[in-house]
Amino acid sequence: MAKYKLLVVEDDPNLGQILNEYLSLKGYETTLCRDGEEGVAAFKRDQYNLCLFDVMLPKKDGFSMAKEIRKDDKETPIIFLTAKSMKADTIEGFKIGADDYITKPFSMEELLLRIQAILRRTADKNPQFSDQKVFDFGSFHFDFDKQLLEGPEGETKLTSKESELLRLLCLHINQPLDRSVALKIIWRDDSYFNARSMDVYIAKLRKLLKQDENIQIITLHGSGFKLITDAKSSE
Amino acid sequence: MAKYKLLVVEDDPNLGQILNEYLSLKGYETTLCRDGEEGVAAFKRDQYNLCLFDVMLPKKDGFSMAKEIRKDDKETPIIFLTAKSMKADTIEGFKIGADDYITKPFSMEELLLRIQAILRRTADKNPQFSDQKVFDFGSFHFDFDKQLLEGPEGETKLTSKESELLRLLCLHINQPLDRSVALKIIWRDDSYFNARSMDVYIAKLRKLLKQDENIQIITLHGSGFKLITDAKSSE
DNA sequence: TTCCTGGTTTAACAAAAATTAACATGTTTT
DNA sequence: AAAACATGTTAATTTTTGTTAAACCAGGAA
Repeated sequence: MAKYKLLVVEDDPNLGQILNEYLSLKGYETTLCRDGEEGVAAFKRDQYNLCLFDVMLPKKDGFSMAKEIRKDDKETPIIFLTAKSMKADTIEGFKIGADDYITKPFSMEELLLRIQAILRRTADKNPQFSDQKVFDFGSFHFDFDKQLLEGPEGETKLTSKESELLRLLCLHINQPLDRSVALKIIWRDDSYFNARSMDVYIAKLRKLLKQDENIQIITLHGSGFKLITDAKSSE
Repeated sequence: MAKYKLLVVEDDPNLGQILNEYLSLKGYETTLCRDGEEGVAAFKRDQYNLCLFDVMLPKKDGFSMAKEIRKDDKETPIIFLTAKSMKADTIEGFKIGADDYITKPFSMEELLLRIQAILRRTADKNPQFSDQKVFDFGSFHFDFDKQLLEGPEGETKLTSKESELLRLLCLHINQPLDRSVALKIIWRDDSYFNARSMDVYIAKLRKLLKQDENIQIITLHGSGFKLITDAKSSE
């Protein structure tokens, strides 16, 4: 699963450093810029999932950055950080199209939770969290929406759970798919019984995929599964 | 365009009154409940676009309400209001799946802006807000107001329930339509018998839609249905 | 009023899907 | 190698959905 990319613009080297480390630790890919111009340039150059802007910045303040970005991007969430108390500023920020507004000092944990709250809502709009619906692998053709798997031996109607699991495997093709990731996405809860249920579905899919001996679901003991496309040649 | 519906749960009669008036004035349709149990009951009965919960409430506090609601609804945004300062509580709230957290005293304008910031992101997930009345899909033409479905084999007069359900499916075309969403909107109440009734209507619609084999209502077991159109051209 | 009538809900049973159980097999740890 | 644990596999059980028909219910006609 791809990482979320965050653009952090903060001129205080201390805070910048801390933000960077903390967010990386929490599994985000962060880019840190020191002033507003750098920030805007970085945003235009790369694809980010969320912006974290200090309001007071050298060269170009956070609001100006947001205005510039919002000209051609109304989507990417922006969170402002500020030392100022509230009111006028806060309101100004929201009007520009901010998604949240955090006053210093704040706890890292709160920041993280606010970031997560926002990303949760935008997740499926991000291309790397693909919404691909049709997959071709080996001699199979899989249509997620129609819940239909076509293989050498004909069509098979899949159930919802079979489809969801196969889709996740396809999205990670030749890459590991983590058990708990799959469980959280499909079953919404990583628990013992759901895990066993998933194992049952893996068995079902394996049976279906036998039609093409080059395709296989291999077990990554203790961590998950991997759908591989070149089962034969690997020996 | 339909109005956004907000569920406000606040026991302080004064603040409740003010919130209600202010938000109505700003174009929202609000339901005000005085305690947690009322609130949960209201949420289960009707479809809301956003919840505004005081944390400290009689009978059932805001967090418990959120937990209960999140069991089967991960979508509807929840904002907590609280007098307490921060930290432990805030974090607890976000973990439950809150979208924002506002400490009293707050300005009405800030509250409004935070509500707007969240609704902006969820707006397009609420297709039921569309007032579209005429739909073309596959070889069908469906007029909701006239309750008329035209297909390859001619016109069919629909009943009002058939029309409402087909409209919801059309609004979510190629996307999942949640059972409980449909039930709350059409039947105003997600209960066992209404659910069975809905299943009967799904069967009726399926029979009608057989005229075009490229159109299908897929079952999303345990969650809902999906009206799909065959995008065969993509191959 | 009573009798139709069309729409909707409820009932009853069938079928499908998902979960749980039970036991087999494999993997890691000690 | 034994113990502890994770996964494979099949079958039993439970839950959800499909389908048809009968019951119900309101509104209009006789």
